[in-house]
Amino acid sequence: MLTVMVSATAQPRECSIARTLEVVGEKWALLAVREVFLGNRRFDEMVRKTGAPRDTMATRLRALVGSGILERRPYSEHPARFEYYLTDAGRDLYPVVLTLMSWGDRYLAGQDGPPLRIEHRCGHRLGAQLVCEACGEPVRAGETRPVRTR
Amino acid sequence: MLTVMVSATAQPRECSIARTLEVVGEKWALLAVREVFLGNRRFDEMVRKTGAPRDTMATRLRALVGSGILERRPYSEHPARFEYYLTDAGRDLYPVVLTLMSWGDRYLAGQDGPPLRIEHRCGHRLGAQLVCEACGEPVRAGETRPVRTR
DNA sequence: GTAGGTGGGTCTGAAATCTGGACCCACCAT
DNA sequence: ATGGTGGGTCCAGATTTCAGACCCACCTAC
Repeated sequence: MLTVMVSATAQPRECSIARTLEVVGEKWALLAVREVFLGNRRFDEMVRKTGAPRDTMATRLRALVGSGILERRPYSEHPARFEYYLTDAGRDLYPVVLTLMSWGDRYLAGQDGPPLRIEHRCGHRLGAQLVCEACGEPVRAGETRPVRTR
Repeated sequence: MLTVMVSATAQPRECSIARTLEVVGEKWALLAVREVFLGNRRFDEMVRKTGAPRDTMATRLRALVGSGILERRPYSEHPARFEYYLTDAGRDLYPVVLTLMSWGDRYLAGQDGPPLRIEHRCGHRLGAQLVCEACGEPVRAGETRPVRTR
């Protein structure tokens, strides 16, 4: 007889994209991060500006603090009040946030254009472009190649 | 008496980030897109390589097709079989995928380094960097400023 | 021909999560 | 004492997720 039941056809890829999404791959988490980038560090403000349920926001913030993206700092005792700051890791999510925004600006802007404009210190409207660190050329999908490492 | 109940304290920001996340802001959606970027265009393959429940993957693929990110093309009738291709809009998600990967590579790589390497056509390992389209300078979080448009 | 495999799903029921709304508590100002 | 702010928690119901089984049309090997 000896019919072997392997069944393990699933082999999820080990992948930095998947790992990152485990941490910030949820709407409210990323919108919370957006708010902190925009300078809104407080719970109520984040709830108002994102539209997230208070409960969900509380949970997300805890998770973001737990994974080292935000830091919760008291700005008053009596009564105890807190603000959320980006850690270095958090600040490094800026490219993610910007590329998301960039895509939305291009494909989902209403008839009256992108709702939020961001200005670079050079004085121009910030249009984010991805370049190869090595050669400085803009990166296009067709010009890259995945290399199996293991 | 006449106590007015406004209650409308919530004013979710109109924002391209939020809009984009409505469309691709979910783990399996983005992982499906990743697979297509890696050249895996078929349902079963995507299920295997992402680990998503078949059901969920089917739902996500329908949504992605619906929002114009993927295109479902038959590659065989009798039996009917389909492949998913990126549209132009889908290809433009490459920067999003790359910046997510980049962040994960930096902050979530195990002791044996990033699990997947991507090579640029220039021959070097692709490290994606965000630059300002106008001045070409790398974009850092502190050097930008949101401008209210309305 | 029949057993098994592939491709692209759907169905099912239990478990987890999300959601809006109410509630809470400490403090401050009027 | 009344009301507002800030930062939450609690609840119950709705929605999603998930794993696993199932399905159907086809193909190939035996």
